[in-house]
Amino acid sequence: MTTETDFADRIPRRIALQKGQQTRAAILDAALGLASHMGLEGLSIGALAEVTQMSKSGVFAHFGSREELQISVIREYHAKFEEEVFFPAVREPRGLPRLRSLFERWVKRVSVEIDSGCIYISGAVEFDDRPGPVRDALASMVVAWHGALERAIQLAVDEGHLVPDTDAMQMLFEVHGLILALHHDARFLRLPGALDRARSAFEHVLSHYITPAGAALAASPARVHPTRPATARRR
Amino acid sequence: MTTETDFADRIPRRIALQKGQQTRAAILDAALGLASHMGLEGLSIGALAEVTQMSKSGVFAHFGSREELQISVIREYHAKFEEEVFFPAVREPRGLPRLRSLFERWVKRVSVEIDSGCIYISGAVEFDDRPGPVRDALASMVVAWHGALERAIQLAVDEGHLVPDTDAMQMLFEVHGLILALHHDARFLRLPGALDRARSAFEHVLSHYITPAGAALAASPARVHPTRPATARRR
DNA sequence: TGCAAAATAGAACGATCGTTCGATTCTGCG
DNA sequence: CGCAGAATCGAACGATCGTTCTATTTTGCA
Repeated sequence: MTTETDFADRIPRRIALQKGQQTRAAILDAALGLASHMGLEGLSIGALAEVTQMSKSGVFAHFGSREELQISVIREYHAKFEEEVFFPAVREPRGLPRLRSLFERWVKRVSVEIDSGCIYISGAVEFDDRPGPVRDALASMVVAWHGALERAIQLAVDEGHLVPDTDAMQMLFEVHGLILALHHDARFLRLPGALDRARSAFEHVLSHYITPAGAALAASPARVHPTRPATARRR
Repeated sequence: MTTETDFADRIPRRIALQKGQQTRAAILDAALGLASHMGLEGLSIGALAEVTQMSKSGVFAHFGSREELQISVIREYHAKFEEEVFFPAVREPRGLPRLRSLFERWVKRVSVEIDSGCIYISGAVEFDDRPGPVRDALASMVVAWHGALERAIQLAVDEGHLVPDTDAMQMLFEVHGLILALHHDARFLRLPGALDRARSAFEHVLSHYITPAGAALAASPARVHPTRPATARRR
């Protein structure tokens, strides 16, 4: 997970943020909210100027082009996603607890938060037939996130919580589907029970891959360092 | 499944199609192709006029508004979807064979066909935060399709192919997720193995709900009228 | 064949889009 | 404080959008 480039421009260069970076951050924040509702393609500089109470050219000057704005929004979303989903989850002990935490935070991020439209999901649909730098930026972020999940799954295998012949990409496919279905049912159809459906569906998927050791772990999720059975070694 | 309204305007009124209906159909066909690539929001009357070699106003006159055009496209997609996915599948014997056929045709429709962008999926993302008649039309079609699937699942329960306490909506949620994941991986990420992943994921989901009778059925899918065990009765 | 009606074209509209440019205001350092 | 440079504004551009209106062409029936 390459966090250096993503965070570089968000950290004070020397002492404090110059005025420019400051308003740039404010614009990006507003843009993120707008893009969550209207999609990356629906994000217009005019609307953004209205929200931030600036002139169109004032907003424009910070990015140089609409494409660059969209890419910046994607990067901003990626950073927020890392902060709220990935980083807290990796503090959990590796294996099932971490995997569960990743899913649970992912679920919350997609369904219940304010401005919860997931740019990864809406962007994937908007740009699946539109090659270019925006698509590439979006795809690289999604691939990075999927890679992190795949690694978490593999770790759960190594920990003996999942069966040794677990196909991590296959399991990722199935779990990812649950998130997409949740996004669909909760945001588009506004079905009330979608969140619970996603959670129990996750348990269903898990039951395909879980070991007795992993299942025993679920009963006492508070254990910090679970006994590590010598079932599997790193592939 | 209300097919009457959808097909009414596609069937010759008296003897043959008037010129107007004919070009309207041609426009709709082109619009469907355009919307599959650019999305319903990306569908513009100007581009549509260029593709069909007509004037903007000539195209416009057939629908009266862009919204009405979008809704017509949705209805057209719905009709095509019924023709290619639903109707052939309901000819299969009820229960697992029909369910399998529904999924397999759905999968093909979403991933491998030309102009295969699924308007149900892209539209759901585009209009999840945009209330109005277009969203309503889209949602009603999706709900109708989900209802048909749910009924097919329930029939499989009644046939004894799935366990009696199967939660049809829950299973639908999980299967729907697979389609969405397939759409994502195949169209956005362009992953080559997505189709097989979806198929084996379907078997995984199935294994949660299937009965021995249903499993025995899978070995000989050619059987037209499987033995019907008296396990479950319509709820 | 002729004629009313349907179908299509063409031009123009106001609005909004992303973008450019020159002028103006503001900021932060010496 | 003063001044260079950054930041922001305001106006304008060409393009495209959906839509309206009025001609013109085409169609289908008596």
